[in-house]
Amino acid sequence: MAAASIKEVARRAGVSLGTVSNVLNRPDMVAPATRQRVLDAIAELGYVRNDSARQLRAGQSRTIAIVVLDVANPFFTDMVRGAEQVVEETGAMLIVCNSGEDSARERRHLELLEEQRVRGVLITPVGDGPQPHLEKLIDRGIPVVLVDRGAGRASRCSVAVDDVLGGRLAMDHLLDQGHRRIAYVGGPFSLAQVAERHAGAAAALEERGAGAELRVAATTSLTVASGRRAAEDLLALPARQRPTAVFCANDLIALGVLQELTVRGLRVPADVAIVGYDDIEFAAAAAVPLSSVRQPREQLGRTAAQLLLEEAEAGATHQHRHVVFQPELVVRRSSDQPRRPRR
Amino acid sequence: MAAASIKEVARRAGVSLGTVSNVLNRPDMVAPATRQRVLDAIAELGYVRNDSARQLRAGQSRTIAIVVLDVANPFFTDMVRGAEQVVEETGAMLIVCNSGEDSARERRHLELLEEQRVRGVLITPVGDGPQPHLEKLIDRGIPVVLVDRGAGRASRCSVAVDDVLGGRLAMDHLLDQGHRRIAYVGGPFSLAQVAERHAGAAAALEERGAGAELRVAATTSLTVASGRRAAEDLLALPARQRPTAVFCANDLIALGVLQELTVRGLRVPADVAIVGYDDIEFAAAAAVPLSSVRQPREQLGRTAAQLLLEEAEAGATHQHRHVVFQPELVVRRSSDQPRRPRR
DNA sequence: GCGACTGGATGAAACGTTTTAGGCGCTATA
DNA sequence: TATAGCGCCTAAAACGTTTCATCCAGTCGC
Repeated sequence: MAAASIKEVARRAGVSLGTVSNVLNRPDMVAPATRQRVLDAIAELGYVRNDSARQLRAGQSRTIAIVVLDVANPFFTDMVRGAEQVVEETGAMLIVCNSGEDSARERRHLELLEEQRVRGVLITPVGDGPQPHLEKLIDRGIPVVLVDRGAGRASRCSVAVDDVLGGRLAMDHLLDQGHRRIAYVGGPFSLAQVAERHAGAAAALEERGAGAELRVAATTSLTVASGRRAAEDLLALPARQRPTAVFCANDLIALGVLQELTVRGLRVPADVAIVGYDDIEFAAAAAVPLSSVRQPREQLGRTAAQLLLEEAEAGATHQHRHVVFQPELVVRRSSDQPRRPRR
Repeated sequence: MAAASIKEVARRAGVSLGTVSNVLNRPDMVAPATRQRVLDAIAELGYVRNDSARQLRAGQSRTIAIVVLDVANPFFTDMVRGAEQVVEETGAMLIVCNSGEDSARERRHLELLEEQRVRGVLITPVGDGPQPHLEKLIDRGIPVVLVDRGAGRASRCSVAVDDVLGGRLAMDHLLDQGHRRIAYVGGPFSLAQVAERHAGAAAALEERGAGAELRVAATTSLTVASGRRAAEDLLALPARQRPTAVFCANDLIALGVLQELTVRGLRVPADVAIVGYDDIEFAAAAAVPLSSVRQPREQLGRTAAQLLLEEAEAGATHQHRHVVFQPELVVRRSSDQPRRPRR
């Protein structure tokens, strides 16, 4: 059964093609009797509007895209749900793309989205450098909102959480607990989140961590598996160099570290304290409930979507805005054991 | 900057419009010199193909959709990643829609997807009854593959895991451990997964659980929060009626139950054993590592995508297939403590 | 009874592709 | 020298909408 077009509906209802379109789009411009005849014809034929044709004519689609670093990371899925709420209220559609922290895939997605003439793009970009493909989108007039990333760019809106502050909160807490050998586990550092959380931690240490040291254990991605590998590396250190606390760039890594340490017989927090980042739902349910830096995940998504819709609406008169949320440290058992400094 | 069209590229390169199209789609049909001129023009103008027009002409899009019950559930995101791998190899795009276990949202998504003339739909449907909107898609000639659901329908392919068997595995294990008062926590029962896992458990009990009873604690959704609420209810029972083991319809619920029990001072597995379902990554990292019925999550997605592509390719000659995977019980600490029956 | 409106419908143009039938200038064949 | 064949290109049609200018038949005010 080939899809019926507006033309056949028109023929069946005995009206012109334009009238059918009016029934669809401005129903009160057409006389009730006629309208009913058209609606009947639509029902009988099982007519479904062809969105490609509509878009072609309109020059724009009604979909908005969100490109995330990792669909399997609960932080992003919560963000997606926030964005979804807002987007769907407007009758538009949100399509979710996964870059998997891979720059080539990100580019490929953006190309496809551009071909689709999406109405706007929410994105947590992979790299932190210049972003030629994003610029291209913007040049084309497609609004882009940076999520969880890059406040301060003039050419686009952004929504972010103060990751430097988050890093500070975590580090201050660990220093308060008496830790002096601390590791930061995370990567790649090309992700600004990773770099800034580290920067915050380093700054806190610099300011008040007399005699404390921060070792970096870089990972290739922000996953549980990466966390486990990093923990292995830490365990390979001689015991007296081994950190007594670990601050992880996100909760997945923290969970990985926790798993590996536990399997290898170390106790958390007695032997090693752990602080994660994001406060995903699973952090509280972990083997040892995980301390974490909480971000307003859904709100991040909601706000981003609102900014985007606003920009798409306003067009040229739009003023780019940068919303920054404050993170908040949630202390749980994984770091809740003061340590008497003994060095 | 309005988007440049093929026409302007043609003018700039001094060729006809059809030639530009040929450069794009069958590059070797056009003389190298001309081709280069066209490519230059494309680069200079920053031309990007308009997918709506292309689709309109082709009558079909190059996107495939996957509609899941809950994007925030790691089970589904893993499935999505599997499907993604396969779909992207073909140069198509996978768009992810979230029904949130809400039938109205599911319907709305399917309508939009139909308007978009997607090439096919992978779906884990919300309800288990007749599915008029799915039928409508199929009538229209849009291939639909049921995922994690409904083997045996004649009009579509399906990929699933034997949930009845999964329920049996869990229940047999709990009976082996000596449990006699067992609860099944999950819902809504309109989800076939929920109903079948229960059916499997009930059947196992029927066959060999002399004197054992299975109490059902129904939830409204498959989330951590639902699990916590269900656990509260169980805790409200008089101690001697309280189950000594809980089989949960999925891991999120199991994690919720685990959390609530722990907070209320019960020990797992000593006081209550727990078995979950799905074996998501976080199950192993839980406060008490969670026993769970493992499903091949990514493979489910991959296989579904392959079936869909195959069907889209084959057209009318296609034979619907039903692939069923076997689940596997993974025993971890949450249920690993035999109990001497004392009733 | 006449012009000016008005509500309701029509017809055609336009959006940007892809595709198909054909045209043009060559070279190879007879 | 005519003819067929070939390589490369062009022109035009078609896909299904939406919109805009127009038209028609009543109705109202005078």
